[in-house]
Amino acid sequence: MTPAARADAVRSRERILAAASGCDVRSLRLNEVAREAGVGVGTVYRHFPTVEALVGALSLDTLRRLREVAERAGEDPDAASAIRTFLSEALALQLENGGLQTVLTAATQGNEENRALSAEIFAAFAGTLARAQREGVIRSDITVLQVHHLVCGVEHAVRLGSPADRALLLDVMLAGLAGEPRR
Amino acid sequence: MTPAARADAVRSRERILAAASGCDVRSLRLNEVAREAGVGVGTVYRHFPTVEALVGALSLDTLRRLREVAERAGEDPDAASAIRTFLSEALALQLENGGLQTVLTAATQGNEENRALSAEIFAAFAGTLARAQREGVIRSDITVLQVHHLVCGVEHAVRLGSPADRALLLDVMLAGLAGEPRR
Amino acid sequence: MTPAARADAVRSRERILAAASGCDVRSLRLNEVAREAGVGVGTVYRHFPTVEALVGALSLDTLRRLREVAERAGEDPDAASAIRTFLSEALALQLENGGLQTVLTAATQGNEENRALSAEIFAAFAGTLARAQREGVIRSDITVLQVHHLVCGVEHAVRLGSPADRALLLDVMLAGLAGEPRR
Amino acid sequence: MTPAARADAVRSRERILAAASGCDVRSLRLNEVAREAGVGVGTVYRHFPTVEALVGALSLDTLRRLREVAERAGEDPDAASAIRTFLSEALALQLENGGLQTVLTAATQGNEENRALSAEIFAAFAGTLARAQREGVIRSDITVLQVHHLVCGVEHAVRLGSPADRALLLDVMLAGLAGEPRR
DNA sequence: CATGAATGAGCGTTCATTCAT
DNA sequence: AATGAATGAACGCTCATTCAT
Repeated sequence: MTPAARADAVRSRERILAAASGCDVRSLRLNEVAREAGVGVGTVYRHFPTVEALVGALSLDTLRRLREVAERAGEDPDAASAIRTFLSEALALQLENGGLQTVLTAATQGNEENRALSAEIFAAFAGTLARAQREGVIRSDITVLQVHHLVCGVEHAVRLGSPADRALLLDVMLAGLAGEPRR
Repeated sequence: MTPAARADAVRSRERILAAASGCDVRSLRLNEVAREAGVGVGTVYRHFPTVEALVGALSLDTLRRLREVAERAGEDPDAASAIRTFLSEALALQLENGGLQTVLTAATQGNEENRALSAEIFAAFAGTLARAQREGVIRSDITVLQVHHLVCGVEHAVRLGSPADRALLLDVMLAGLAGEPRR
Repeated sequence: MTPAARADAVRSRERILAAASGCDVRSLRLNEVAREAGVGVGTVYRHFPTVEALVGALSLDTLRRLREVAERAGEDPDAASAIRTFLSEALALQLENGGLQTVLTAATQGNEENRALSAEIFAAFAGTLARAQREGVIRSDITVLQVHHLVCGVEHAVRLGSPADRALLLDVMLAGLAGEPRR
Repeated sequence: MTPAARADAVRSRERILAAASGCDVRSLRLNEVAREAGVGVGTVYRHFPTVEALVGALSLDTLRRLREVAERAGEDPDAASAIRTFLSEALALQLENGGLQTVLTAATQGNEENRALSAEIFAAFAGTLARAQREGVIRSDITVLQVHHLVCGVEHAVRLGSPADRALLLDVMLAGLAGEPRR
């Protein structure tokens, strides 16, 4: 109950998160995280009973930022620019945090807070996308989920190449989404 | 070394390949392949010292088909249609054969034949792409490698969703590649 | 060392004992006891350095009751009834308190008080048994320790079946002990 | 398929069984067995996928012998001697093989063969016991299962003391089972 | 060549015990 | 004296790889 006792715990937690964020999120091995963090295995389990809990914690902050972005985009009167801003930021954040893709894609799993955040992000973006589609600046034959998958695809493409490809590949995606499909 | 022994070896090889192609290429367990093939583990290792070798062998046929496609596309006088055909086919083949992405992306590894085929495919497509870019039907600021990565990205996106998304997501990519970048 | 601190310590001790007596004595997990007692693990270790110490403390009360029984049996002029009463009570108490068997059997270990109580119990019962054997109501070829082991055996048998078996199995044992061995 | 290949496997199997029978059957740890047997963990798992499989295998031979005993007892025209022989042998075998108690008691689990053997043993003994009870040489108020539990209890008692106690404690049990209960 | 038994590194997980606060 | 976070040994189990037959 003393804040002093917590100091150590907080430090452990942060070392673990730091170590974990250095690993490939898709193959987190809790023993390895413990080793890297210079911490006992048990400590990792105390803080994060499952891999999902750890991945979730790793993504919490990023999810908050993405929600922020999604909400600000919702307030942008220019629908095209709103879409551009959001997708650009989403891509950047996903590249920064390799676990975000999983967390967003499997949005029904994970802890309460992550699910809530994911839901808010999707909801906000759904609104923006619908608006853009009504205004004809985004092709009307695509769903929110498909756009999300596309962003994940571009993330994948950037990872196959170099970070420097990001702007170009994003631009291709945006151009492909713009306007109506050619018949 | 008798002909009989050889026949046996060939038969083993084929059983292994048949068994492996039934598995998800991205999580090949050699023991399981052996069991499915009705063959000892050692036999699998004799034929394919590494997982990559097996994946490579599994992709040989697909690579040949892709080369065929690339060459035919090279002969299509309509550059736009050539690009469209090739990328569509490449995507379809990659979705069909989950190992193809790796084989093409890590084209400098693998066995002689795979490397040669990959090189031919890339060379043929490079020609077609350059022509399309000269004619202004594909944006000029993108490289062969980046397009390859994009295809892999779309493959990834389709896998996240459903096979039914393929046509749409491909179309987005093609639309995004078309013409010149907006200023 | 203030009286207040002492009061707290006593309270902790009692909460721990209460929690532990609710668990199966043969699979005590100190962490769990601590949790159930609403007390830190460290506190449990302070009061009871080893599991044995805790089991011993848990048995103290039962041991006192068993000593009482042994002494009263010693005063029963009817040797057969004395034996019957004592063994019946001993069995009942052992079934009630799963740790008692260990405490009695390993009577040379444990804390001062437990050892003293065990010694008194064995001494009192030894007197009663000798008397019964002199009077010919209990076979003369069996020792106190063997009888103790038999009681533990019957306890084991009852645990394998149901509590309802207790009377019958006790009766078998008593009948088996009665009189002289058949030649 | 070659007998040669099996030679090693048989040797491993036997080393494992030997090592395991040296351990306390009620706390078999497969890693430890492997260590003791001088064999890789995987080898233990190949031969015995579960602890139960190992315990079962350990008891197979003993079970067969016990069935033999039960059947021969069934053919003994003297019911009292039949009971005496069977229980004496059962006790001896259970002392020899610490896992037998578990295997017999949890007779519905385990592999096919063990269950079949246990069933045969219980069936044969049930016949003998009923006969003895009809003839009035064994008290009529006890069931096969209760007798089995008693044998386990005596096994427990002997283990608490020394092997030398076996004959005496068995005799107490037999005397206790004899005739009719005193009213 | 083929076989599949053997190996052992290594992951996930638990839990008794210690020790900084 | 109390706390509970931290520790790490050890177990269950899997699987890629080797090697005796």
